[in-house]
Amino acid sequence: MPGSKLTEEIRREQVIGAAYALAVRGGLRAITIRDVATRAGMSSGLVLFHFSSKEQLVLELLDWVLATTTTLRVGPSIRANVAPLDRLSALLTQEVLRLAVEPDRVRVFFAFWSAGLWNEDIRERMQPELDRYRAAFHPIAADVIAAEPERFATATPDALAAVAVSFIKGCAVQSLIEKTLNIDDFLATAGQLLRGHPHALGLGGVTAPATTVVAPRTSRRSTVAR
Amino acid sequence: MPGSKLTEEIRREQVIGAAYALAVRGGLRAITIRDVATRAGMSSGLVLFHFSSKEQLVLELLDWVLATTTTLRVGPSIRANVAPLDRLSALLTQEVLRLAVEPDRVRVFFAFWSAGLWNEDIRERMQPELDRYRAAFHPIAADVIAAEPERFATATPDALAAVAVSFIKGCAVQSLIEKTLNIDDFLATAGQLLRGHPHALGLGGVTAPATTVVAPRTSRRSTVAR
DNA sequence: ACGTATATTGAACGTACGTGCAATGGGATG
DNA sequence: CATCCCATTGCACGTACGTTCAATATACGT
Repeated sequence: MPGSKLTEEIRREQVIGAAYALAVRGGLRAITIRDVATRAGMSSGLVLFHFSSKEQLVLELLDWVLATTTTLRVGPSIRANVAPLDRLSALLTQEVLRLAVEPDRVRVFFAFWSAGLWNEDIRERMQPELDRYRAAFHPIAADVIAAEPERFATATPDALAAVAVSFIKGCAVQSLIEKTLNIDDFLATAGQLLRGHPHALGLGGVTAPATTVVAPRTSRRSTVAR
Repeated sequence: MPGSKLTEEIRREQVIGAAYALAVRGGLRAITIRDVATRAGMSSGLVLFHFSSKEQLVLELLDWVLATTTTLRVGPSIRANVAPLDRLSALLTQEVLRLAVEPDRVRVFFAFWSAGLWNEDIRERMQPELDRYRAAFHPIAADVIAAEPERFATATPDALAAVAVSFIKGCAVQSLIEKTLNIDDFLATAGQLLRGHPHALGLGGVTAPATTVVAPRTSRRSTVAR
């Protein structure tokens, strides 16, 4: 007794949504055709009718997760900072806070990342996205290096971007397991590390105080004020 | 037709070694009782005779991996650096290079880390080890903060240690998938970031980098230097 | 109203896995 | 040499999973 027919797009969204919900609750291991079908409110056969195989379903879920996780948005509140260091610091703050707000999505993302260590299909889909994410830091990284040529004598924009991404990923990796991590202190320390010696920046540039670190979207006073 | 008898210790080492080899090749998913038995040169029943269940076997493999991965060793070549920043920089360099030298072990470590996101038993075993690893950075972090009180106005040793660990983990996460990452440039940039001012002494030297890793028992730890 | 295409169902098949267990044989003990 | 302990074997059971497929209901064209 088949149920009512629906468009393919709706069915695919239902399946992806159910698979994501299962992955959030139990990781990629919890994604089974039967459980996906039950949660999506359809039969197991219908799942494989719209997705040719389970592997294909998982890969399309990965595409969906990547599209909403590894895209770096450099908004006007970031560009508003005049000093390059402030822009980079604000960007790091935005990304770290974003990861803290969406722990479920980050967990699933790292589940795919771990699976990609041995699954070539997953790795091939993640690598260009990660490269794009890192490359999005290039402009600001280049500005930071250009602003302090003596300090960053041998640094390249690519290396500085890699360091920035390392901070973000490392913070995510830690915060997902170690609940004791204080993200506010973490960000404050990273910002002081980034700015370097306070007196060394004396020439020319008006180094803005720490309060110019801009948090994304919501009121920045409440998130940074201490 | 049973084979020759061996001591329990030898059997357990054979099983753990086989399980580790399988995990290196195919992740935790590749650890099956049958494959472990085949690779260890024994029957499947014997594996469960020495390890009460597969879960127990995986947990003991985790203990073995943790004992050889998350142990921070602050050797004399690190302490030789007089400036606190040089000590921290040398320590970061040592750890990043160590991860680069042992990609297999790091891969398996992150496979467990990912599994720990949903498996409480794994998480409970990893968390204290990660806390210990981070705490091992405390003394040097405190020295760094004390050396530049103006720069690190609100920073705490715990937060700076967390940033240092983030740096290491983030580098590991990136280098495991993105083969294009240049670790030398990465370390150089991070060192310049860490120092803040352009008083170049070169990179904080590790005269004997990547010291031999000896598996210590978890009961004995000489890493906490004060 | 009829027929065709197709979305949908649920059972069935093969496989892989963890685990239990009776049988077996080697080695220590007397 | 006889006896007992237990390490060791490999088969069998139950389960869970991905996938296939014939049957069936639904939507749409004519």
